[in-house]
Amino acid sequence: MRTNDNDIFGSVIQKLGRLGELGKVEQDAIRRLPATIETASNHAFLVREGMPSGDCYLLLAGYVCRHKVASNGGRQIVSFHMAGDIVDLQHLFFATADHSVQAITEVKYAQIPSLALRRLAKDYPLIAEALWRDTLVDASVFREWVLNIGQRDAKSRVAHMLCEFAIRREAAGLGSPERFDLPMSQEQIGDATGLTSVHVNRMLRALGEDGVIDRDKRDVRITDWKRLRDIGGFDPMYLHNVA
Amino acid sequence: MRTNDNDIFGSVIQKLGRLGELGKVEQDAIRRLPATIETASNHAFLVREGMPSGDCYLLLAGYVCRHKVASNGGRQIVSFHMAGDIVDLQHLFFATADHSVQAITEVKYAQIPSLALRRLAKDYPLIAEALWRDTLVDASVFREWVLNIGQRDAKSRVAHMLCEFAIRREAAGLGSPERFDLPMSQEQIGDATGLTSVHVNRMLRALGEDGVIDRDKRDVRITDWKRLRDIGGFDPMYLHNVA
DNA sequence: CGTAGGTTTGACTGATCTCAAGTTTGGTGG
DNA sequence: CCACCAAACTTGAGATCAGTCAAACCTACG
Repeated sequence: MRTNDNDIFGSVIQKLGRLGELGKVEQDAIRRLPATIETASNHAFLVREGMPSGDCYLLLAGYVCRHKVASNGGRQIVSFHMAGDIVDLQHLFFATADHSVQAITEVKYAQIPSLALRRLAKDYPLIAEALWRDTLVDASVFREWVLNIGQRDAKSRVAHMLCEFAIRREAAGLGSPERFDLPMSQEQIGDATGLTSVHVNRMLRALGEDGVIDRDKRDVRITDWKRLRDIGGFDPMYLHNVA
Repeated sequence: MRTNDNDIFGSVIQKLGRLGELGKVEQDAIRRLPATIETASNHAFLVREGMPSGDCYLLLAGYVCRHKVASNGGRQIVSFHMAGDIVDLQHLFFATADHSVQAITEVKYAQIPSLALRRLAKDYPLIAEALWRDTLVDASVFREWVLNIGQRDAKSRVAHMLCEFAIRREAAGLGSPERFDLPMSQEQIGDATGLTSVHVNRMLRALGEDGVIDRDKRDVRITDWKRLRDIGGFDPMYLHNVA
């Protein structure tokens, strides 16, 4: 599938425009970026831990996760991303990727060489600021995940993860936060929350029995948003209004 | 205690010089930064979660941690910092702090208004790049901590934390990685690793019984570095050679 | 319509927490 | 300089949350 170039840059400009004030000059510069539209199927790697990473990706459709593997073989997902997110800015100034980026559904994305983005950032401070701010929000989410995994019990972790997903999904214009299809498997939720898939399943059931969600496989309906937020200890402040 | 201005900026220039190439022009610009030397006693807050944060801090002596509190009252430390580290760049573009910065020993630091740093970054792309890279390394460490807490058992978590501390300490020129005094209490290690202080104590004892560390209170000697690394699954790649 | 991946559930195990008490230590005031 | 006190460290016993292992079921896709 291929969209015309205006759509690509429209997406980038829209995304960065939410992160900082961009003038006409900056928008024109963005339009001159080299970018190609690509697709990848589920499970495809966009970036591999330990390898050089030379591109950034603006997700246009579908979902990806970022993850690292421990020496004992355990896999830790450190974030999920959806249409509108820029992925791999975290590696912009590094020679080697410290984590992988992998599709968890079919995805469509605009691929932009890191070098071109670095040059753009160097020449246009306002663009640099917007991109930088994006990476800082990313980092804030990592901190919240450290808290989530380190301090909350299993049910709260899963609840928090659902809250974050719902809110970010809505902010990205992907639909209502009250009902959605989860793109990730229970195993992936486990890898993201430091739990086993078996226990994730039990916690989802428990949330159902508590009457805060109604669920059939991956189709989730949040029936008591306030209580889900309470259970997950979810306060969207850490998303800094741009997730 | 007060050092002369050359010392302040010397530290900043040295730190940023390790993160990116700075020319004479950039170094002169840094010397024009408004900065004051301050001290704070143990437990003092430099930044409070939920409050506006208007300054960045270059640590000159002592240690601080950054932490968030969960709604259940649990406290999660998300990083430790030592002399040479720049703290609170993570809030550079945010109106509200999403985490606190607190001294865990007496500290001496250079305080620089965020606004001045933002202006400097805007005017000098090379400085922006160095600062940005610093925040990206920070984020990489957060990801590793997510992995540490999410995937490793208690003994590995503590071992990993010791490895990171030893390596960063050495990289900062604070002394040998084989022997050092831990600045943090076992409770703080617990808050950082998602364990209770009781269990941290047991794991430290276990590491002693394994013969990989030799320890008396906070005085730690690493007697088998390779095995400690193995137990902690520690690979310093995530520090990207600049910790 | 067979198969693989994902989901669901049960029984059992074990790592880590909780609670509790005792010990050590560093700082402070008399 | 010493005595006291609060904070930190240490250790034990019992409780519990989450993991492991195992099996059944479902369903989308080839």
